[in-house]
Amino acid sequence: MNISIPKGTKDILPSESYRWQWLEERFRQTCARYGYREYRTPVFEHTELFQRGIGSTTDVVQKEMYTFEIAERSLTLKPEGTAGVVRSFIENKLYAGQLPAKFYYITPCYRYEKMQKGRQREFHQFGIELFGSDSMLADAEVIALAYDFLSSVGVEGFRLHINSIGCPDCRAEYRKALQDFIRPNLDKLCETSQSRFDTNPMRILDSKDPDDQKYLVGAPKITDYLCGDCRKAFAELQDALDALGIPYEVDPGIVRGLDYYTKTAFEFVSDRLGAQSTVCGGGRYDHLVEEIGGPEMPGVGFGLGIERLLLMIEACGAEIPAEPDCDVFIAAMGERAQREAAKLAARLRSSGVKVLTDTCGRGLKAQLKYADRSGASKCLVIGDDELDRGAAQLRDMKQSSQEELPIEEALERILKG
RNA sequence: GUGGGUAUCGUCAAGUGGCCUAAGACCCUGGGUUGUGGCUCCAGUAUACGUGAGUUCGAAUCUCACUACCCACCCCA
Repeated sequence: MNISIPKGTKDILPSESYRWQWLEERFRQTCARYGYREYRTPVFEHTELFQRGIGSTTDVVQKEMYTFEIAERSLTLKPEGTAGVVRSFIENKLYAGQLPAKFYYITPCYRYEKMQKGRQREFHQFGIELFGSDSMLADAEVIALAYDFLSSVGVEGFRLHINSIGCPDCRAEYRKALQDFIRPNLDKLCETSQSRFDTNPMRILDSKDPDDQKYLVGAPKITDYLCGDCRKAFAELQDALDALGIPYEVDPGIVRGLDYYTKTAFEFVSDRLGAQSTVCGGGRYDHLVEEIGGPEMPGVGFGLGIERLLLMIEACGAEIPAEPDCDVFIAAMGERAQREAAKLAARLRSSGVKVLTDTCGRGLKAQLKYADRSGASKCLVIGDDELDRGAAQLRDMKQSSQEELPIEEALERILKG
């Protein structure tokens, strides 16, 4: 047995796939109610798309992408969902259509990382994107949709954190101020923090190194450096969330690791998820479409980790309905009966009944046992004896009662439930 | 890349140097009067001590290495 599943991936077994289907259905319904339509893009794209979109200095692009060369092209498995949608949105000129344009997606994503609880190399995301609105009403709707969806699947113990990371203008100001603040102690920070000083000083604030944190106390906050526009926008977002009755906390610590974000950044975090506590992260990206070669076009969206959502559901004991059992099992004794059973099963199925039959040629006892484990509420037993009489035994598995009926009548009973 | 933990049948799990050619439970299969499940009883099945060295008269039990998995840092969904 050397052939095992690659590290960082997981099989979704039949025993759990129903939960996935249920969540997907829930997500689709929520999106539909907000007018978002499904977008399906390829699982791989030109590597350059991600380099330009996500940012070539980000960890994701620098060391986590599944990149391969084929026919002299460099391709990469999507590490997140937004870039592909943006690419296609531009390529198909959907920006020329009705705006705002609203999409959702359900997709696997790939990042070469060390495995951990809530973190895999192949993982799955629900996500939405809204293009063409620079109003905070859009940000509020995106957040509301996520909030709505999370609530609808019964999870609790999650909190919404919001922040504004400003536009390129105020970010530049802030960046300078931050560098000035850090510079005196730069040599005392940890290596990674030092390496980020020039490329992405804002991420230094994220450092978990306790020593680093000592030197970061009293560091300037982005919220103090927002330009008039961004400041106003952030206030508007909060007003909109207040109006919707969605609770949130302003958390200046949120710095999205993907470069394309501007202004709004938000996260839904859970306190029962362990280290990987972010179940949903998103924000505004006002220049991404342009960056990838499209027109000036603001956007806002989020990505939501399905595996993490499932962990969260499990952690707080939220119920996902059980997969429906089969309606009826047809047990057959003897060759003639077996053939008849198959025919009857086909008839019932064509009427939408979920029917199981024996496919092993096992004894009656074993067939009933199998029926029981399959959760069948009714069992139709036919043998050559019954066949001769044109009858069948209809057994109610719940009440252990049984009666002999003409076959047609038995079928009718089953159809009636 | 850096730490820590774990590794016994399909699954869970006893066992801490000789009674272990490894308990038990679950699962699975068959049976308890010729054709009736869930409970119960009986039986059956299995080349289970991660791999490789070492210590020892003797190792699942001790040592080392390796591997795999898990958890944490980092980063993120």
